[in-house]
Amino acid sequence: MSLKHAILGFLEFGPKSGYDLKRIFDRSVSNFWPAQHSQIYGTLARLEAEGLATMNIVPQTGKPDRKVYTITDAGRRAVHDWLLQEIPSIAPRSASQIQTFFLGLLSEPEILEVLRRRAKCLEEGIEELVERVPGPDDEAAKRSGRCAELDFYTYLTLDFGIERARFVLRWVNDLIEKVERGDPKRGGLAVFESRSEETKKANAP
Amino acid sequence: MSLKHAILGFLEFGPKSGYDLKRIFDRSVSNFWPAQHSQIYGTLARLEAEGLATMNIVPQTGKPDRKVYTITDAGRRAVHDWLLQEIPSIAPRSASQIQTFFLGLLSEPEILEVLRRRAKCLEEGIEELVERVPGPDDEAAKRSGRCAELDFYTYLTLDFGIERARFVLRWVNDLIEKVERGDPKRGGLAVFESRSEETKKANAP
DNA sequence: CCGGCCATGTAACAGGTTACATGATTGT
DNA sequence: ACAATCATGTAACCTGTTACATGGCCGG
Repeated sequence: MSLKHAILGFLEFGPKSGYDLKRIFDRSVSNFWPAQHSQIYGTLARLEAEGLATMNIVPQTGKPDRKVYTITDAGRRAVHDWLLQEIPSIAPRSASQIQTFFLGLLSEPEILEVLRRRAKCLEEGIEELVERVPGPDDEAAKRSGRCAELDFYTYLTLDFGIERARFVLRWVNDLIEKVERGDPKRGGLAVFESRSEETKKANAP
Repeated sequence: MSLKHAILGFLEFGPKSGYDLKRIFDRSVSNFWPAQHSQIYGTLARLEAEGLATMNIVPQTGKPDRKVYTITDAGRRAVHDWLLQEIPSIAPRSASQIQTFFLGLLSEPEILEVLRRRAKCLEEGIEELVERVPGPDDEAAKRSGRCAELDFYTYLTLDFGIERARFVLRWVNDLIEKVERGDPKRGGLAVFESRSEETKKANAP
């Protein structure tokens, strides 16, 4: 239920419309919590129904009306409770890990191809992330509508993303070296034991 | 679509039933790709419908019949294609990161409470993971139905899980120190600019 | 004239979680 | 007597993705 709480988190800084929120998500947390506008609008309606936010329509001339949402006390309590919640720091699902697990089914050149591509993607990703961190006196960032002085926790999450990507890149490069040295001795996966005889026979030869 | 391919990956090592697969998932990849039996059975039916596996019923005495699935050539091709696919190495969503982003809404003691709890969870998680890695001559593991000689890529994913958790733990501990030193200067999130006047006013004071 | 910004939504679909449901056998 | 193992499924639900839909205004 993180989208709900992230929206409430942003509403703590002032009333916003769905459109506002979409832009804010894209400019701040889209890195580790992307959100489509379709989802935002739906969630906002639910927040209002649950009494965590109130809505009022702001008519505009020449532009469509805005529906501006304001957080309520109940909403503030909900954010607070969520922030104190224990959330696992490691995601339970990793598509690249499950791919890695089965890499042994490929030939060595194919494995190296996959891993080198991975490394390249990571390098590019890191570059992109680094570009988003404005220096202490970043005029370009100021002009482009971004901001030179980042909030401590905003900077933190950006930094974490970069350092984590670097960590993964190091690991992938180590793995490439291992594969190049011929470390992976091919052998069946060892997860298949203590099964009925028919299946054992089917797995063995 | 990773569950589908993970199942096919396991089927490459021999025909298996849904029940078999559930146990295999729990003992091997549940760490980074958990699967419920409800999902496995459904997916198996779909694999058959798509011609990626064939099913035959194995009657048993005293036990329910087994539906044993065998991978087809089309299935093998599907796994192969999937393994060559480019999969992002960093998950796009991280619940703990989005929580971190809003930590500034809490008081300092609360922030430290959250972070220290996180560190504790990570330490416990690391211990659990380490216990699962059998040493080179691990009799206990052999007796308990696990296996002492791990396949290269099986070991790899386990190792990655541990190293990544250690990396995150180090990062959390660094953050705790920063917070204790009083580094986080409180200031509004800086993501709210270039907005219509009404909203600006609402955010500013 | 066309594309982009403003601003809102709906609907279909895919993937995963939780709970409900059945029923025989085996071990404590 | 009770719980666990074996073995299969269904159904409701939640979250997120993708595509479809509308419509005025402004700049190149």
